[in-house]
Amino acid sequence: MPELPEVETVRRGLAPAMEGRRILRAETRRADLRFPFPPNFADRLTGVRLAALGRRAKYLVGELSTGEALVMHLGMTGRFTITDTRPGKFHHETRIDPAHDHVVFDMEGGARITFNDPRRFGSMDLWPLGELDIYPAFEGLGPEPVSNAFSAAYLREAFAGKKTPVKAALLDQRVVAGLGNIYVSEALFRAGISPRRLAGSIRPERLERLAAEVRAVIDEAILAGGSSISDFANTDGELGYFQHRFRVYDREGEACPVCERPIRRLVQSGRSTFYCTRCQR
DNA sequence: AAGAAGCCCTGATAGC
DNA sequence: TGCTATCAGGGCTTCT
Repeated sequence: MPELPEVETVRRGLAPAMEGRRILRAETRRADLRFPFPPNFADRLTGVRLAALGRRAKYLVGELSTGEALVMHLGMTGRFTITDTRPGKFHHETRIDPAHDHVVFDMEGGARITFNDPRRFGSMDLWPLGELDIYPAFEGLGPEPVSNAFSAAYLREAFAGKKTPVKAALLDQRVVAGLGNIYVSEALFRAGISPRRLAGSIRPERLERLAAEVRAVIDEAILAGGSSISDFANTDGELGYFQHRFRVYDREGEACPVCERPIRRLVQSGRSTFYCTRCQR
């Protein structure tokens, strides 16, 4: 379930194997993921140097020496694993079904990077580096939650007049880029705000707390991910290090960590929301 | 025009 | 034990 912190963790895991190195070989094992690969995808990557691996919202963005950007999304189940193809190197056993290995990059330096995605909600695309601001998926994206642009003042403006529940508003990537179902539930709990409250009705001082808690939960999750980078790079791409710290997400019926009332689940916009009826108003 | 619902896809799990 | 139904959710499309 990759949200921003997971994608950032993946980025940090891939960077040492990819940055500054050429893609010696690129292979696609089917014609599409969520969308078709762009024309001549593998050819356009072969022999190309990847100068830097960045991130925008939940997208990874590789800056290529050809002037193109390699834009990748993990979808729901996308995973990258790194194996060492050099002779004599140990190859870790993966528990990932190789039937869903859809893309392979052999990097200069000996790293093989394999993208596995059973549900194929992920995507890979190429786009001119200088025109990323008009890349369709990036147009209209809100600020990163861990940036100076994201603040209570910003939320006040973004929420003004909004009649949608705050849960839905925070999931809207045009409002803030990179939050998903899990961290929205967590941030609302930490901020003491009911997920049902209409976005436009929240008082400025409570938005102050909300902005701070969104930032805090993302920061903490990235930090927790950071500690598992070596595991990611060397073994099997296991993520989920942060899940033990969820206070409400997927804890329906369990005791609220603050007041011990049962955590409730409700469905908003077709998605589960977990919250405490006492602590969140 | 904003907001909500439908859809894509497969694997894990619950329920019979 | 083995089948079927349900759920997971990011983001695009379609409906109200």
